[in-house]
Amino acid sequence: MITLKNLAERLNVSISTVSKALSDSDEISKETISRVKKLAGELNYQPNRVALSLKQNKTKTVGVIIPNILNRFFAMALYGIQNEATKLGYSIITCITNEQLVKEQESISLLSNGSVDGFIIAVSEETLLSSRIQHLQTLSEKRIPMIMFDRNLNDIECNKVIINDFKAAHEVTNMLINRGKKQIAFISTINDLNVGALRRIGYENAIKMSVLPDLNPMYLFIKKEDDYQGLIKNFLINNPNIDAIIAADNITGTITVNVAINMGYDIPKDISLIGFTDEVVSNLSIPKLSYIDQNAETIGENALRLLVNELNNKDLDNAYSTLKIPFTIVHKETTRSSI
Amino acid sequence: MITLKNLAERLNVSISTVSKALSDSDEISKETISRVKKLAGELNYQPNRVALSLKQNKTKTVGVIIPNILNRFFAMALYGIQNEATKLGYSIITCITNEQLVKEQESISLLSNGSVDGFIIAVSEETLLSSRIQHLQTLSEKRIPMIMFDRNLNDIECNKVIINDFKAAHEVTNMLINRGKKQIAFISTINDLNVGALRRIGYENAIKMSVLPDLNPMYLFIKKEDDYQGLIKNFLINNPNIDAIIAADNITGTITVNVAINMGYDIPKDISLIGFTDEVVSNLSIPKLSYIDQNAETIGENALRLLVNELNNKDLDNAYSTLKIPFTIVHKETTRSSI
DNA sequence: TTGAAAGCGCTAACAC
DNA sequence: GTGTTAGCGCTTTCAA
Repeated sequence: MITLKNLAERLNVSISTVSKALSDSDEISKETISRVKKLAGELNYQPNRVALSLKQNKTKTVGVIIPNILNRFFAMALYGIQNEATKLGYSIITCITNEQLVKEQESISLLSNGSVDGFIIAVSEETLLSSRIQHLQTLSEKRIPMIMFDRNLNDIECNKVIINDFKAAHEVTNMLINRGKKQIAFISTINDLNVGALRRIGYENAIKMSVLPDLNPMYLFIKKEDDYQGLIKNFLINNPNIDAIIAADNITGTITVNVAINMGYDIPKDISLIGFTDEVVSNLSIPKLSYIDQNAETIGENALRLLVNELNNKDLDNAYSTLKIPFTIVHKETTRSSI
Repeated sequence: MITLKNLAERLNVSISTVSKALSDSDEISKETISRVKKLAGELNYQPNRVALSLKQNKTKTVGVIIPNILNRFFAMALYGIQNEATKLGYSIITCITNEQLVKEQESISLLSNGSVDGFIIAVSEETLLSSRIQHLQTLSEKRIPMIMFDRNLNDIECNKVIINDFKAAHEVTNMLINRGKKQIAFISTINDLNVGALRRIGYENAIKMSVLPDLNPMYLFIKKEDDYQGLIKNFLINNPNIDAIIAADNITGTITVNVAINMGYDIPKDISLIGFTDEVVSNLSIPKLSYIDQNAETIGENALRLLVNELNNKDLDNAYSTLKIPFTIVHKETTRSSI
């Protein structure tokens, strides 16, 4: 790598002159500035990032901690974070915790050695379940800028970016009720997560608040290691009166369409379906699954933007807030409105 | 952050004494060592990463450039890279190029300012198609350690990690031939990529080398923006004699199962299917899709390991090599062997 | 208009 | 056994 020192030697000027010239200081003569810039351009000089970080005591790097990169929601959020970071001149160091508390603790500890200026975190499932949040509380106490997204811990004070999961589930449930559905079931593999619980409660709440007297909630909770197809099939067999299903996670909606079709159901005539997923997954079933788009990319962008904002105003003692990103209900083929 | 200077002041010793004590130098007395370590432990001292990087002229950070994080192959490879990096004490900075040449160039340029010690790259589709590889050649010429994986550029000299795509396609095609399939079709959305082409050629080659006289290749090439379901449906209608299909990419296998089922085919009795994908996607169709597992995580791990190896032996002038990671054929329900 | 010097946090050669 | 010093690449204050 070419350094200021190299340039200074070649030009027979001092290092500080070169430094000032490159930043268009008016202490330096026009002529020197152009000489310096010319050579810097020719040699493709780039200021050493590490030296700058040390000098300015900020790395312009953000630590991003996510539970699972195979989950499309987090993958898209990461993409949003990354894009926005590039725009604002930041780099990101990503750590994937694989839903494990230990890895989350290690990642944060690892990056707390001056590697990053702040964190964007979606906590792991194990963290949520165990409520062992000392590592996050420490960050908060040290006033290290941090944004939590999607999975929210009420006990941690920091800025947050989420979607209104309660409202989303509530809204689609109401929509199904308004379309005359009598037995709306709720399938979830993420009931342990707070987002999963919020979706369930939104669903429950809409059912209970309905003016129709005979509506009752009906659930199928699936564990990660279970046989999804088998459980869903049994569920449908045991509950032949189901006429609508809300899938709380990324993939059970698709699997449910496949299972129902395989069992001979006419979708959406017999059963309407909607999931929390995205366009690509929607195309993986026939008929195509309707879905609630969580706008993951937007969530990521906003998380990064909020963090950078916090970094730039570290001295100001602003109150923390929670940003709710709007969701979008996308009607494909499993909730045709004519039915 | 707590620094050596802080510790030194509190202990009334010099900075270098603290530094040496923390690294168990035998220049320092046992007693001093334990005093220093005690305080360092209490205050949770962590050596400043940035200062270390500057001093040692290496960042222990790797730049990872991948085309698309929503592609499960790259997501899993990234996970493998990340895991192995953590084990070896490295961090990774990830850049997602979204298959765009410009973003790839920018990412590399951005990280070439001393941010990383080396690169792991899967080049973008646009780079492959345009053959504009100056940015990679520059890295190579500057002797910046770099590993290419999955998508291979023959013109770039560096260490590479790939799977034997030719052999994988060749092998499954032969398997289908041996099972008596007469009309094996090949569906691909990635014919533009070299991995896609290798899979196609492996398929072609197996067909042509077959001792059976009446075998002929048959293709459906789909573009990203096309209507997958519609094209596949037409393809099946127009070619009613197809009795086996190889899908070259991640998702068309699943879509093909769904389309065929929807058209009334009995799978795998009427048509055997196999794709290049993974366990989770396999579960998204009924019957479950058989697949060629590319062992993406292993690819990632090996890429990282090779890179670190190269970094540690930068002085030695080793020849470049290409590591081929074994693939695994996983028989699920769409290639039942009894048929 | 230019240069010298200090300092960010750390290591290591050298001095005491 | 401990301390002083230089230097990694850079910015910035102060001196010339």
